This record gives sequence, structure tokens and C-alpha cells, in this order.
Amino acid sequence: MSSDPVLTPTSYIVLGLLGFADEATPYELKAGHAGSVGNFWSVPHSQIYAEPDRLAAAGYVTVRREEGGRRRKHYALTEAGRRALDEWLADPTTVPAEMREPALLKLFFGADPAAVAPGQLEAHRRRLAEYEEIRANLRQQPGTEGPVLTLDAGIEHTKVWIAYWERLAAEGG
Amino acid sequence: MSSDPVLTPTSYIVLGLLGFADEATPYELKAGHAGSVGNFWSVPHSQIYAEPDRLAAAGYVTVRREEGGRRRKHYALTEAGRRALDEWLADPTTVPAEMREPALLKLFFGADPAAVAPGQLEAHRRRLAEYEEIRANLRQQPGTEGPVLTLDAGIEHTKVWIAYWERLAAEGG
DNA sequence: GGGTACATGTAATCAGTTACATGATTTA
DNA sequence: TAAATCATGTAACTGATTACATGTACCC
Repeated sequence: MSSDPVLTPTSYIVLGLLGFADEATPYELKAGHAGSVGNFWSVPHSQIYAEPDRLAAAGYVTVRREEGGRRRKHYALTEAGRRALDEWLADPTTVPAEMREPALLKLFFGADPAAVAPGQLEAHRRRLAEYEEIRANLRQQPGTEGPVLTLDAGIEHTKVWIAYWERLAAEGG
Repeated sequence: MSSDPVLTPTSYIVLGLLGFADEATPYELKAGHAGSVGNFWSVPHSQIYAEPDRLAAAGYVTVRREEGGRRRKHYALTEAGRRALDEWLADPTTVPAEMREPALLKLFFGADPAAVAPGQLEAHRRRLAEYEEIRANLRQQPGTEGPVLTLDAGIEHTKVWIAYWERLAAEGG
């Protein structure tokens, strides 16, 4: 029909969040994003406010505006939106991201590993603690299989980073 | 002095590549990028052609244009460019990147792990083979410590991904 | 001399970033 | 009631993506 409007990761984050709630205001989307997906894929609030309108223009969500007072916008998935989300979830051809790790860029171009390592270690250790705390909280709740799996991935990779930077920190020139 | 023009990762990739060569044409930058940094941080060639001019405008590189024939541009670091590169390399406060892994986004929003896993496995196994081949070639050459370290990181993380997706593929519902 | 790979850009579009701004509620 | 903090946007700018376009050199 329409030449498919390109859906970005941000689009799918909004669609996915709307898939959990029946209806949501931008603020609820923002709140739902923070502390969940936001832990491994942040989106600035300006985007979270802008994206639903793009999706509405493309027919993937509906907007209901409050009459009185605050005139908030409430968004909900349309059939097309649900379909786009489901197709994306089912699509088996997902290209893995590149590493794109700034600290690696520095190593590549000759930075002293011992200079880079401490900062990385601290950041990754803090991140690991956060992930494990979140995981402990999620553990018992039902319906959190997806988030738990992503946390597992985050935890494992973070541990690899910690081991990596510990090694480089120890190999002082 | 000047309100510091913001240098992006792309800027540092160009600066870093110019730091290896005394002088380079955009094509040489492109070639130098492909198969090295390009393995974990790709930059489209349109950017590799555009970025040096931005850097020139900011005083970090000089441009020398060929008189005859092809009138190619040759770029070289200025003092300021070398300083910016060195300061970036020495700066210990590097914020680690987010995971931003599309496949994780899908898991988070409820995709069937068994549906996602095969494609991820194949992609990561291929990637691992590439990395190990490059590493084997680099191993003997002198002056490749930086690239070897980044490859090590890539290899370790790719192995973690493979183990992760193998586990999810095995846990068929 | 015709094709194919190499080499070198430009143009259009747009999502993402950053900053600005302000209204509504709660709390001290 | 003054101050935070919660909630909700808008505006400006620009790097990144994608596509278009063309020139040059080498090879069969």
C-alpha cells in the first residue's frame, strides 16, 4: 500500500511498550522505558514524545486526546501496529550490532591499556551490580522471561568486560 | 579559544587513521578503515569523504590538493589535530557503550528465543571465524598491539554470544 | 574497445542530540 | 507560598544513511 515507512529501533521500542499496555501517554512510555529497556537501549525523552506521532502518521498507533485539563495524548496500537510488531518479533533475520565500543577505538589507535582500564573497570562493575540487582528483583515475577534473558546477556558481557580490563590493568608496562 | 567543535567517534577514526599515515587521500582512509577499525566500527564512505573537510574547517587537518589530473585531496594532521588525538587517547574517562543489540530488543519484547537464535548463531560464528583469521595474520606483525587487543575483545564477546544463543536454541519450548 | 572494478565525490532526507521552555503537583 | 519535582512538549542543528552520479584505469 503505502511505500513502507521505515521503522527504526526507536519505533519498535515504542510499539513494544504499547504492546504491554493497552494505552499509554508519552510519560508512561518514558517511565516504562526507563529502568527496563532503557538499561541497554536508551532513548531521549524528546524521541519518546516525537516517535508516537510519527507512528500515528504511518497508521501504526491511534491518538486519543483528553478533552479537559491537561489534554494528554493517549496512544494505542492499531491492527497494523500490532502486526508490524509481531512481524518484527518473528523475523529471524536480525543483524547483530557492531561492537562500537569507544574504549576499543582508543586501544586500536594506540592508547595505553593501563590508562583506559581503570575507568572501564569501574563503569562495568557498577553496571554489573545494577544488572544483578534488577535481575534479583525480576526473578520471581511472572511474565518477565524476555527481560530476564536480556539481563542475562548484559550480565555475561559485562563480566567479560571486567575480566578483559582486569587483564589489561594487570599487564602494566 | 574557539568553542570546541565537537569531535565525534567518526572524527577520531579519521584522526587516528591520519595518525598512522603522514598523509592520506580519502580513498586511502577508506581502505585503511575497511578491514581494520571497520570490523567493529563501520563508517560509510560518504562520511569518510566528508569528515576530513569538517576537520579541516576546525583546524585539525590540512588539505593539499593535487594540481594535475585527478586533483585528489591529501589530508594530514595539524599540530592541533595531533594534540586532539593524543588527548582523546589519554583521556581516562571513557563511557562504555550500551549494548544496543537488536536481537536483545526482540527478546525483551517477547520474541521466541528459538526463532531468533539460529540467525544469531550463524552470524556470530561467521564473525568469529573472520576475527580469528585476522588475528592469526596480525599476530606476527610488529606494531599491531592495539588492533590485536581489540580483536581479542571482539573474539571473547563473540564467543559469549555464541554460547548464549546456543543455550537459547537448545532450550526449545 | 568494451566491460568491470577502482576511485571520488554530491544531494536529499531525517533521526537523534541538545537545549530551551513551561505547566501541573506535591511537599516542606 | 515557595521550592522542588513531575510531566509535556518544541526548536535548532547536524551527523548519519541512502542513493545518485561520474571519472579513471586496467583487463580481456
